[in-house]
Amino acid sequence: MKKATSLAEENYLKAIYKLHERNGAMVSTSALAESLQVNAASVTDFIKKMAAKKLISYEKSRGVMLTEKGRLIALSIIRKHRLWEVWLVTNLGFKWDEVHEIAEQLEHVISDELIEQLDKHLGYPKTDPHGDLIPDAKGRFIKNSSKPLLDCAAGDRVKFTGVAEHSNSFLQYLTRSNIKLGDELLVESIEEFDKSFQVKINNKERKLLSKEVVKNLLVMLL
Amino acid sequence: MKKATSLAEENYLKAIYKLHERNGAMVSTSALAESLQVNAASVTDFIKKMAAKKLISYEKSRGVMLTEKGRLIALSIIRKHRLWEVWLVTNLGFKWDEVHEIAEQLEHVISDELIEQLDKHLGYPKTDPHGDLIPDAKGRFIKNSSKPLLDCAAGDRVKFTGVAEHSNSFLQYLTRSNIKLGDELLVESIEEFDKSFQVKINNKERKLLSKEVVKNLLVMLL
DNA sequence: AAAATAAATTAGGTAAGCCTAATTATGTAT
DNA sequence: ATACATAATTAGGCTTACCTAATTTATTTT
Ligand SMILES: [Mn+2]
Ligand SMILES: [Mn+2]
Ligand SMILES: [Mn+2]
Ligand SMILES: [Mn+2]
Repeated sequence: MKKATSLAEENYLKAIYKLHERNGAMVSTSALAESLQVNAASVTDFIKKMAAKKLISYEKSRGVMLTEKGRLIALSIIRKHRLWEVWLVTNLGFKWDEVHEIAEQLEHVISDELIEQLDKHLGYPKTDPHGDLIPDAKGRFIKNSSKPLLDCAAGDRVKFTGVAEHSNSFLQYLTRSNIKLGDELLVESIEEFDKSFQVKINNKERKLLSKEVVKNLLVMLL
Repeated sequence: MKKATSLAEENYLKAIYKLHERNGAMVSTSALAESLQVNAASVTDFIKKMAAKKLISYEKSRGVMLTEKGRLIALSIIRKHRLWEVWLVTNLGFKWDEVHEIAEQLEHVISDELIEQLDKHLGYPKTDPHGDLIPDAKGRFIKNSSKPLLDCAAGDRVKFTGVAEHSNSFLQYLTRSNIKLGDELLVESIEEFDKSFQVKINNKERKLLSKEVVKNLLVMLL
């Protein structure tokens, strides 16, 4: 069982997948360089080699896209990352803002049996601790209908299902504000001037959330 | 938090530790080359760099020894390896002959909090699935008094506590023979000619074990 | 002790994955 | 259409961790 994909390749594939997911279309050299914290010249070099391996398609000076082969590898890394995050939170007692760095390492461990057993051990979770969907072993996941709370109207009753921003400072802000995944939010009013939202959480506490916050809270209508 | 020790350095340190443990004294270039499956010339190169970093002491043409610094790193890798093996067997349902390769990867994941939480989660195990001792966070472990079954005499009643040989074929032989860690073995007789042992397992089954087998079964007198 | 053998080192290279500096291509403003 | 700014690529290097072939050192055998 030899290693077909290097650590660097796995990280490039994952970065390309995520940049494509957020911005659509082709991924630019500079976006990749920024995301991977690597010099743009190094990226140009590397993507040429990846294109030769048919992991991505590359149009000179225009950017890259994942091939089906590359997309499946990216999804398997993302699957591993998210399953490990679930394990770290539910079995080892880590907080949702403490697991990403560790999962960044664990996601590269190679063993199909391991990841299958882990999935089973966790009870086949559909989402990770941040509400992100976990693809199945074949790279498929059920897209859900969550959207930013910002897009909701006064009077909407929704469930908090995920975050659009994964920074520790945002996750910690939510923890301090006692807003947890699965909470029910009622939009009581929206301030026209600054788009801040007055919400009621789980029919109990009232909270004022800034536009910056509601933009990054993903919710589903109840 | 930067990475002080590379993957290759970790593997060299672990190999040196294990070779020293088995053979005592200094570890030769060729022994390391064989153990790590790399060319001897590469080893010579690498150990010079490790010596410059004070991870080992190196006497040209005579061999290497771990410094205290290197020993502690080696022990921390071994600790991680064995804790992960315990987890794979007790939580994920792997067999004792299926965990080593996966643990070889997991042992390099860097996070003190992770390994302490894992240790806690597992209930602070003292031994791994092969009976090997798990060092504590400071690199200490309680040496036990196990010895090869070969060194026992007829009439001895012992407990099977570990294996001196970790190959999958030996582990699988024991599984097929229904001999498990913790089993009680009674030495009924020893054949003078070939040193084969007639043993009674858990006061039930009788088995004939070859010298090659009893040499590699570690036991404690009851 | 000399010769033969085995082990270790040195010398010179390679591939992966990065870098900086220089050059070229692309997109925007005038 | 030209000039300017930004993005991308090319050229030339570096480090890590390997390699093979040649040489030197250590250990055995005769
Ligand atoms: Mn994450
Ligand atoms: Mn996540
Ligand atoms: Mn092992
Ligand atoms: Mn073990």
